[in-house]
Amino acid sequence: MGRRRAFDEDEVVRAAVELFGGRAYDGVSVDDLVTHLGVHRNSLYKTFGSKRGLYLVALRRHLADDVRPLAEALAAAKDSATVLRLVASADLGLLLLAAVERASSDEEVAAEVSTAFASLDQAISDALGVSAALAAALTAAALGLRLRGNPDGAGAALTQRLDPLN
Amino acid sequence: MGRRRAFDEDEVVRAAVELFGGRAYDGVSVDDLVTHLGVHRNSLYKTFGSKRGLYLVALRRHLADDVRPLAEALAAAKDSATVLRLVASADLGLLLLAAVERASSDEEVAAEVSTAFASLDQAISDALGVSAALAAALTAAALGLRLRGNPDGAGAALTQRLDPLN
DNA sequence: ATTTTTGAGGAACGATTGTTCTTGACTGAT
DNA sequence: ATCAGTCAAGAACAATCGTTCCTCAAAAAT
Repeated sequence: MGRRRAFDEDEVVRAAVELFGGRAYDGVSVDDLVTHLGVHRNSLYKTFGSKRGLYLVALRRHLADDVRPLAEALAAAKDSATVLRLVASADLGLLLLAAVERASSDEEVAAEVSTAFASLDQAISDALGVSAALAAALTAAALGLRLRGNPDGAGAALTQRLDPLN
Repeated sequence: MGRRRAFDEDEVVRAAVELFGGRAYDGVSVDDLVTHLGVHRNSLYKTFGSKRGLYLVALRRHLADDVRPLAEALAAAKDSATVLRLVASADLGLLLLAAVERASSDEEVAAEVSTAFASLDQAISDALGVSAALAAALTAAALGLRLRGNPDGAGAALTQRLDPLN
């Protein structure tokens, strides 16, 4: 009943993840989304309700597609070097941006970000057998390194002091 | 020659640091600035040229007022615990936000952020006598902790593994 | 006292923001 | 073949964006 969609919703959401992961929420206009996602304004609003609605869907997809696999990979980590390497090589642009610039003014975003961090902490804590506090510190350190663009040798210098952890 | 200003430029810039340090650049409108800074639009543009001009002045003031004192305090640090405590207690909202959401699209901002990080690295490296790489890692870790809102015990858990550094 | 310079005040600019409306084409069901 | 429901296309919405203009008051310089 009715006409079929001419766009792939999954592709659209993935493209939105890329856009929102590259610049601030207010820096991405609906025009940008329409242009880069290849979806008409009307369809966008029909499907996602609003710009914020699309953002939330994109954020959740980012967590499902990028953060959860990272957590699963972390579960097999044996040392902090592996942890930092895995986090550093993961695509976490949207999560980082959401944490810094959206969480403070959108509590739904804040909740998603918080549980995402918690899942990373848990994975690290389980994998390395360390306290929750140290796991949170490792997540924080890895995010900080990512934020700074992974300066040469910084990760190695840190893990050299940290391993072995037991 | 001419009428005197009715506003204190320093106060205005400090207030701008607070505003820009609290939410994203595009989230702060000129109307917001006019309202919270107590300066008329006209004077704002006469004095700073543009919104971006005011932002750059605010960023540089933030670096001079908040980041440089932090670097000086770090110079007296004897262990990584002190480093993390100092960085965690410093007001670095604007620097963090600038690094995450402005540096990628404004190379002048990127340059300021880069030298600011470098000065912190240098201070830590000098104070603790560690390599530049490890100093960068410590700065990154401290920023990551700040980003996560300093989870209970995370800083302590990290420094417990790091100190002594020599 | 007059001139000249500058800031304050506020309206207004065009452009862009997020969102909605109208129209028509397409397609599955009757 | 007709109907009903969904989508695409694009114009258009009010609101807000950053910015500028015009006018007048204030104060330093002549």
